[in-house]
Amino acid sequence: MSPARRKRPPLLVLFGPTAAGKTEIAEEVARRRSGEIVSADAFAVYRGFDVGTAKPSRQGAAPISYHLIDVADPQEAFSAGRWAAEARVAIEEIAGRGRLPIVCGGSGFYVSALLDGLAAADAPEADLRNGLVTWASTRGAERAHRMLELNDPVAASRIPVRNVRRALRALEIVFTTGARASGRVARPDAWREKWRVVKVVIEPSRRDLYDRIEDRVRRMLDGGWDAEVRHLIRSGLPLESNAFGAIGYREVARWISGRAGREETQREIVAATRRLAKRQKTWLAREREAIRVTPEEALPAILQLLDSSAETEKTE
RNA sequence: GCCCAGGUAGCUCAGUUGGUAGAGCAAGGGACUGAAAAUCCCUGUGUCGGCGGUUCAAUUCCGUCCCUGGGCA
Repeated sequence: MSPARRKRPPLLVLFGPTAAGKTEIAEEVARRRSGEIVSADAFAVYRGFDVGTAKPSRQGAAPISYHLIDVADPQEAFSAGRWAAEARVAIEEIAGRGRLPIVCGGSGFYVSALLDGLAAADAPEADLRNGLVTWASTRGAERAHRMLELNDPVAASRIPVRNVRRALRALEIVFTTGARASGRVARPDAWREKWRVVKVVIEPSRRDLYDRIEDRVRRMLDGGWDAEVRHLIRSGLPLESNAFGAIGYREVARWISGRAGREETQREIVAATRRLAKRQKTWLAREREAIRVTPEEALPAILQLLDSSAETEKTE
C-alpha cells in the first residue's frame, strides 16, 4: 500500500454458523470482485482433514485462491494466535496484489484474534502444557483452580472452577511470561485501522439451518469420510490429538471400528453440529457492528456494501 | 397357548419398605482474550402402559387387559 494514498483497502469478513452456505457466497464474491479467500476455520488448517471439515476442493474450472487451509500437520496443536498472525500476512499479500481479501469461516474466536488482537503472550509450549494437563488430571480441577488463585486471583475469579482448560491456559501465561493473564488487555491494535472492514454475518432460519446440517452430514458420510478417517488412523495419528477433536471424526472412528452403526453415527454428528451452530450463534450475537443477512440476500447485500463503502472512503 | 422379564422425561434407565419422582444422553438458553468444531455454566410436570380393586392416600400392593423382548410348546 502506498502511504501517499489515503484510501484504505477493503477487507470483507464473512461469518456465520456452520453449514450456513458461507463458502458458496464467498466464492461468488471472489469471482465477481477478484478476491481471494482466507479460511477462518480452526480445523481446515489440518492436512488430511478434508471431508469432515467441508474443505473446499481445489479443482474446478476457475479455482479460487484459498489461504490458511492445510497449513498444519494434524500432529501439532494449532492456535488462534498462529492463525491470526498468518492470516494477517495473507491478507496483506492479497491486498498487495490489488485483490480483495475475504475472511470466511465460523471460528469466531479466530476472527476476533485477527481483528481485535490478542494480548501479548507466547504461544503455548507443548512440554509445559502436557505437564500441566497431567498434573491437573491427577490433582483435579479444584486444585488447579487454587493454584491459579495463588498466582493470579483476578483470572481465577473470572474462570469457573470446573473449566480446567482455561485455568491451565492462564497458568501457562503466568509461567511463561511471569505476568498475570488478567493483567493483559487486548487493546484495539493498529492493524485493523489499516482496513475498511466490511463485516457480514450469514444467518439462516433455524429450520433452514437444521435442514442444511442434516443434508451436509449425510453427504459427508456418503462422500468418503470413513475412508479418510481410516487413512488418518493408519498414518498413526492418535485419536486424542487436537485435530481429531473436530466434530464427527471420533464418531466416524467408532463407526468404522464396528462399535456404532451408520444411522447412530449420523444422528450423533448431526446433533453435535447443531450444538456447534448454537454456540456460534451465541458468539455472533455480540457482533454489534456486523450486518446480518439471510443466505438468499447475502450476495447482493455484500456487493452493494463493498461498492458503497468504497465511495464513502473516497470522499474522505 | 403357557412360563419368565419388562412397560417411568424425546432416548437409555434408576427409584419410591404406599405420601404423585431423578440421572445420563438429546433439546433449549448462556459464557468465551493463544486447545475454540475446544472447554465450561444454567434449564427436568412426566396420564410412572390402560382399566378396576384395597387404602385417608397407589406410579408403588392386588386383579385384569394391552404392548415389547426372551424361553417352552
